[in-house]
Amino acid sequence: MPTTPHRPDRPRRPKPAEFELLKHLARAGGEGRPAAWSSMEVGKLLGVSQQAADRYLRNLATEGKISRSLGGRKQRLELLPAGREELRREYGELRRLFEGPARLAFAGTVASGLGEGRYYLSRPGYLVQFAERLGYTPYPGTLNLKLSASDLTLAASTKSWRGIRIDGFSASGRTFGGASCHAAHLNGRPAHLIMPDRTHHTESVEFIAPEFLRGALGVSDGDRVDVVLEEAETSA
Amino acid sequence: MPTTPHRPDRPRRPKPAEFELLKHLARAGGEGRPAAWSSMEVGKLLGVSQQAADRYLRNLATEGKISRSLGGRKQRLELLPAGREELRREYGELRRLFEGPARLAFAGTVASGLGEGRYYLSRPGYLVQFAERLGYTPYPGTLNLKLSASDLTLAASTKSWRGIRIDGFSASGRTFGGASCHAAHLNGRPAHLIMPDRTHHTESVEFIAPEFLRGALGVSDGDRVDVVLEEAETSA
DNA sequence: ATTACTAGGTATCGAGTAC
DNA sequence: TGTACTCGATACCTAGTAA
Repeated sequence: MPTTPHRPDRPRRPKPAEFELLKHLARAGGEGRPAAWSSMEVGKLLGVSQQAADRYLRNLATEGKISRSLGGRKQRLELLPAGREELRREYGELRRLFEGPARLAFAGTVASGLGEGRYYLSRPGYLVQFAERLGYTPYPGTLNLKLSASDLTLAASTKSWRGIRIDGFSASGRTFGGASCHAAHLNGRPAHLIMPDRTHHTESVEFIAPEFLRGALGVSDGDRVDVVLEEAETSA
Repeated sequence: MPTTPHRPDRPRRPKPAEFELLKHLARAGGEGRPAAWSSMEVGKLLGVSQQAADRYLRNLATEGKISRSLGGRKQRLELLPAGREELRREYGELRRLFEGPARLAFAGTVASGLGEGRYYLSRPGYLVQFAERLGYTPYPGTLNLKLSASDLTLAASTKSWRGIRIDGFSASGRTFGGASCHAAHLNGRPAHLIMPDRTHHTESVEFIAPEFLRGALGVSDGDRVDVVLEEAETSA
């Protein structure tokens, strides 16, 4: 029986050169503006041959980290969210290493959601995960806080935090997306910020807690709530 | 004539697994406190075999990025400055990507140094580098600014910046350490902050400029000077 | 128990070249 | 021009095992 060395099993860690390529794309293609580089140019950029560069490009494309349009003379290369996520994860890990867990503070005003929160929160696929990873079953409804543009950017930086993972799943013929939760204090009261993996281009953020937050905080639409977010310290 | 594929020439980019190992060591061995891991454990940590882990350890050790003492049952592993530098460089690059070039502002009070600055600045080994990389020959003396503890921490964060490298060298039987320079404005006047690779556990920072700074700024011991540091934008 | 060598396999490179 | 295939050579992995 032959030996079975090497198992290219798990998510495959990107090669240094591929990671480098992602960084180059992030620098060159600041959101929506694709770079126009031939595989030859990419090769020179990375210090590898045209063939290797081409292989990298194809691999990254099939992994959904970049998009390529091979139309004209030079292919258009664009960093996709999955690729940016790859960079952000590494960034978060290193930042945590050098700067320690981050803390964030801002304020928002209570807003009415579309009632979607209640529906999503009651899905069993989410409920079991909340119970297990947050340690409680959330009140079936989210508190919606509307944020200023700058505070929204601030909140978005939690994307590079580790967070508590809530995995997506499929049930009754449709898919429910994943999210990351972050420990939060709303006017000093413990809660969790929920950051869905797929952003809705919204101007507000949502929180869950074991209790009915509007009641516990004594707030209603338009009231101001102070938010403090703290990154989990777990490093492994 | 056989082909000559593969040239493992340049500084060798670290493998993902090796980089991961450096991160683990940075987390585990917070300065001076070595980790005690067998190659078997390291392998499990990285998801590779004991043999591969061992190879990584030996490579990193010969590159001076980690130190190993193979004394007892488990080897003691410690991250060396070169290894930390490796991590810091990657961190700086990613931070620049996500946050843009950093800017820093603080204030200090003029203090008298020990006259060492004048001695070091007059070493030819440094002078040629200053002339070439800073574009001027500094006035033979440094301006010493005493900082508060918090401002000192702030200034220390330039360690993750790119900076202008001044390399160490040996001359007349002793060694002179390297440093990184960062563009600065002192009360609006251009200068460079010098951050020696080897910290002196000092409570002040030093600046150089083409001109005699005390004179040009019209300051003397105890006067306050405002400092603005700006990270170089060069990304490649 | 460790670390580290050897053997034999896979992964991945660059050159040549088809398209 | 470009991208992407084949192929020979090398880098690198794991298993077995010596030290």
